[in-house]
Amino acid sequence: MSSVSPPVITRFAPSPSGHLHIGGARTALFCWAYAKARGGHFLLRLEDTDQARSSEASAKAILEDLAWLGIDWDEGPEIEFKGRTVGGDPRSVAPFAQSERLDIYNKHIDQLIGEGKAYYAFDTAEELAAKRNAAQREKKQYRYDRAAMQIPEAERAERVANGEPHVVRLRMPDDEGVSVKDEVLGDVSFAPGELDDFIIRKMDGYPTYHFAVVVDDALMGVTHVLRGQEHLNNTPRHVALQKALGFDTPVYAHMPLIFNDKGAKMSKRERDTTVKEIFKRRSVEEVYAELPEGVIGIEELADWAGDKKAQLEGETIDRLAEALGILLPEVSVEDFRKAGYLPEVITNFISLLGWTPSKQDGADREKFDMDFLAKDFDIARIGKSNARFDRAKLMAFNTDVITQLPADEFVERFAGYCRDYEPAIVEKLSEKAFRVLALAVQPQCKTFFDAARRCVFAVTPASEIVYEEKAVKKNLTRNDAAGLGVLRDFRGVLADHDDWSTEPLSKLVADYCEKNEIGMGMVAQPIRVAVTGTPVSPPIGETLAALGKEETLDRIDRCVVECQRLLAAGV
RNA sequence: GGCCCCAUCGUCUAGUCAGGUCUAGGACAUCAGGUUUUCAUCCUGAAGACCGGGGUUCGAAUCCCCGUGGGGUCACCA
Repeated sequence: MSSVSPPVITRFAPSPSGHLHIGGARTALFCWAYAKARGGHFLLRLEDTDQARSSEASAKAILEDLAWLGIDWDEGPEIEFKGRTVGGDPRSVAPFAQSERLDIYNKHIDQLIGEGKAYYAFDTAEELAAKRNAAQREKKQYRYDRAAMQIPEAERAERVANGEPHVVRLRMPDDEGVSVKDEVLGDVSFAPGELDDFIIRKMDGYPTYHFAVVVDDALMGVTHVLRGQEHLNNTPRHVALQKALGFDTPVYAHMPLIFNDKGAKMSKRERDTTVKEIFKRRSVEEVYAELPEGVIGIEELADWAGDKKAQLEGETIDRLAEALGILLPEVSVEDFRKAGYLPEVITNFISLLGWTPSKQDGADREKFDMDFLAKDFDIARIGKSNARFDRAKLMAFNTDVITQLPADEFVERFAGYCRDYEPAIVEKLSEKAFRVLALAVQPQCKTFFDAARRCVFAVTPASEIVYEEKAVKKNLTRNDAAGLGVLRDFRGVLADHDDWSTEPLSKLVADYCEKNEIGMGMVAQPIRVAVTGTPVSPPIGETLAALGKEETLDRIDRCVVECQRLLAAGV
């Protein structure tokens, strides 16, 4: 019994293809929290052994997504994010990108081959696919038939020496099952013969995921592997590899999956299929005709629409959905960020998917921050069953937090959001007007996106205001144009008023109502419709204050003209 | 289909390991009232679950078995 247990090292090892998936974010969060709770380190590694799919841009995006969420890694690639540096190599285990570790993998592979625990194989992908299909047709389980082992060893070595393309396979023991000890699920055993001689080095010379992950975890001193349950069936392979290489087996903890509302694993593909559903009702030509130039070519659109498995690039699918007015389900961290959620709410919410915090004085708790998570997280409280991602609950959490943000903080963070996603709002408004509007909108909004929507009226040019017919009728032209009468009368009051700040303006409306013995709605609504075109806006004082006197009067005049036009037309 | 995992309100879950205090608690959603110059909030209340069947036991949401249902995975992707 060792009295000194090694420090906990957890790791998150995304493959840099696309943005960070929300499920990946939760995995990272739990790894981070566990390391923190145990006084250890959280390490980040890039699994970029798929040359075709990996990209630098994606690696950068994923790192930023994590940093944005506040999931900082103690070890791994260094980046600057909002003035802080994340990453580093305090234990000298770099490099952290697998593509830079090829020599290391090859050294271990040579060792396995030398020991007869791995062997070269020359089957082509086509040959293997044919065998796999044949097995499937006969309803048999496909396993690699060790065809390569029929070739004399000396000949295999010679063919490799001659530069013939080949892979390397691990030779699985024939009569040993593998038992996996899992901290969440308990012991899981796999019978001998379940696993075949899987590939550990691809023809391009890169290791497969299974091999790289085992070597790196061992060499980087990873003690605890927390990952999604979809990896459970991979674990016996990894354990077999550890045995062959003489490595210790880390502690495994497989976490339940995150489901979408259809009850299947949440995936990036959902966004694709959501848009694709439109073709059940409409033809490719119809849809194409509706698209602005440059979104997608007709041929590409047709190919994609006609192929169930085809997937569009992330950017293209976003633009397509926007053009068609389709709301996409958020799947990646970037989606949620763009949708205006707070990072601290996202981490709070996803931590509740498959995990529960300890109780406080016997009571349940579900609102907490990263500091709490860093203290309270424990593998013992990870659940076993899959969790559905409920966006309504996320939205409710976000509403709670965003409406309670201190005023200055809200203004600053909302401005940051606008700079990234709604630049017109920060650019066209004065700092003062932005603040007035932002704070007016704060108690009403659920997300920054929602807040931004409530602000756009102020930066829409007066000439582009669209008057909602229903709202105009209800509040202005109906009942012998009573609302219009009030509006014209009140315009005179406004014209004589000079202090264009919130309080005096609200009071002006209130006093007018009292004097004329009418309800607030009778005055505020006609004005609201006049200056925004819609029956919804921030409280009337703030709405007018944000617009300024000149703009307010101009918009009222335009609306009066519009109403007269409608009345004359008998609408 | 083979293998593997899972199973408490519509959803996330507490309770399950150490069976009784559970006429099963909380949160989100829903519904009904109320507050509010619009929208959104906010307040009060209501309804709502132990997948089925066998065991074990004085006693089972909790332990065991079978069934059913759901999911994951079966690549030179990770």
